[in-house]
Amino acid sequence: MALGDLEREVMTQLWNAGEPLTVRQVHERLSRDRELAYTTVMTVLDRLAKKGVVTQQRADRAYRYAPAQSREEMTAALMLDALSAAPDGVRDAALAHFVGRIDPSALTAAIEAARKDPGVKP
Amino acid sequence: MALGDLEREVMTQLWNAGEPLTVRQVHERLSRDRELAYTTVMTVLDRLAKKGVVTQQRADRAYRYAPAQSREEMTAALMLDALSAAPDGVRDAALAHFVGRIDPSALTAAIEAARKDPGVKP
DNA sequence: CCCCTCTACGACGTTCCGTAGTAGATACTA
DNA sequence: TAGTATCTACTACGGAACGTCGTAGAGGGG
Repeated sequence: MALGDLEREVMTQLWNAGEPLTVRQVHERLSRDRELAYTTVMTVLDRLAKKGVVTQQRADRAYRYAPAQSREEMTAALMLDALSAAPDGVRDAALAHFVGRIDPSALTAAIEAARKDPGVKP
Repeated sequence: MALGDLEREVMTQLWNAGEPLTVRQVHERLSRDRELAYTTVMTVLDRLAKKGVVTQQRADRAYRYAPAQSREEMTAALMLDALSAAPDGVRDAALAHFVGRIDPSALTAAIEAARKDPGVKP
């Protein structure tokens, strides 16, 4: 699911917060950098919820919004999407191109980490 | 560079052809599955050229269109884009998630292939 | 001279996204 | 209880991307 610029900024706030935030809280955090109407943030969070990338839970009067996935998971899912867009015969070569372009030590570290942590299961 | 559905179909034809194609040729190939105006294909190829994902060379009266990158390269680039959209601290974890989700044997094969072929140079 | 083939350019409808306003419900407060 | 603050719900609008074509015009072939 591709996100727009503002949507990405909002997600960043939610990820950084580490806990569910209200519209007001997101709005406050974004307002440190830019000027933005409260309802704009509300609309964006609502759209993100409809896309399924954030979840909303009611608490008191207000909704609290939390990312549906961690940033790592979403990033990995996007990479997977890009890879699986290629037809079968191309995937192996594409993967080879990919690993050829990333830092080898980062790759081995990632393999090690993935081996130790028994994988994600979505 | 994200492509639309029809743009992707056109690219698939160009990649499959293995040689530069004219608008007419692309139109013919697409017309096997769907009905589409000649000018529609022309517009799409033109937009792809303006985006830089295909190149156009004149031959006789007509342009011939060829992909600017192989399908593997473009796929790998898209994966790279997804990865680098994450901030520094998250990339390693995202990479670990990614490798945790692909077939390990495909990964080792890709590493092997990338090691043998001294990388791509974009 | 007429027709066929191409490109160039413009156009229209849809969808997505950034941006926001208004209405209505609820809750706090004087 | 009436007024004010807080939230959500719904609507809207402009711009960009894309799918989809049509028309105009240039140039070659009969």
